[in-house]
Amino acid sequence: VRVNGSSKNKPHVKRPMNAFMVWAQAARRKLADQYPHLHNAELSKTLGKLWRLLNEGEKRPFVEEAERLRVQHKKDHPDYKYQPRRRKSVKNGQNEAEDG
Amino acid sequence: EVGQSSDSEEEENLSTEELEQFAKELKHKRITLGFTQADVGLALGNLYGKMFSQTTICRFEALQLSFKNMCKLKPLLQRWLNEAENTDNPQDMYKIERVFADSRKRKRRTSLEVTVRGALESYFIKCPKPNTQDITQIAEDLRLEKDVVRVWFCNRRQKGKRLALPFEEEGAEG
DNA sequence: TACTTTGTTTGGATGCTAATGAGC
DNA sequence: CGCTCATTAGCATCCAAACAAAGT
Repeated sequence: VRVNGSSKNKPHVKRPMNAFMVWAQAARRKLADQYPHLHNAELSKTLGKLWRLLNEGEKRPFVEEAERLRVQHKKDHPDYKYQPRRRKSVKNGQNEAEDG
Repeated sequence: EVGQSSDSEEEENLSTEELEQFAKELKHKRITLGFTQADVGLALGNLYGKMFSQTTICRFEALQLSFKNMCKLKPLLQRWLNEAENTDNPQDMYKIERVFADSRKRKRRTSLEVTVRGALESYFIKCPKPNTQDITQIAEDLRLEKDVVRVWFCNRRQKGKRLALPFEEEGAEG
């Protein structure tokens, strides 16, 4: 993301964590503790599978926590607007006819 | 008034290659400067009082407009590009959008509800070419602007002809 | 920066058709 | 003013990218 390096520039507000991220943050620590040798990318795969095994009831507390974070985030940053920027020109979206 | 160059003429004799190159340049620089297609469309409203939708900017970049249309829009976008590149705070252009947001001239596109469309279709079946009085009546019944109804019938008739045209499409593919 | 996950939000692409303009 | 014909142009919608955490 390119933004002016001016002092006027905002320090970049991050997105609030969603339910999965909230849950994964703690779960990742435990998992990393048990398997210190594993790469985080591998842990992510496991976390993804574990997350899917959870019941809706088991997920609920994290969903609610994520909601709390969202509300708080909104209070902390009233003017925040998530603005993902394209990194490279969109070549093939749904149907793109590009002649080179 | 910047007036640093007198290149504000409308060049109609553009080549397809020039357009392609400009479209790519526009897209690349737009993204580099951190603007979206919607931003550009809005910004054109600031510069010319004529806004464009994200759709149109998208189609320009993808060269999906008619050649004539591309040539017409190019100078506008060229100027926007110059402005954007010469501005130290690109974010400023961002905010200006709201100031001149009303500078649209084209009528906002009406979205007819499904039920309303069905009703119009029914009227069309009965009478494809209603009078001015008929149109007025229909407009009242459906709570629509008279002009919207009038244009709808025009477009509807046009659609009918377009569908009736490809009659003899020889099966060349086999 | 990439790698890796899920969930959320946004940017961009597109079908259908509303709106506009020229010529009568 | 309104019609036809040709053309311009955008709403509504959907898909895919971006990005939150973490550490190498």
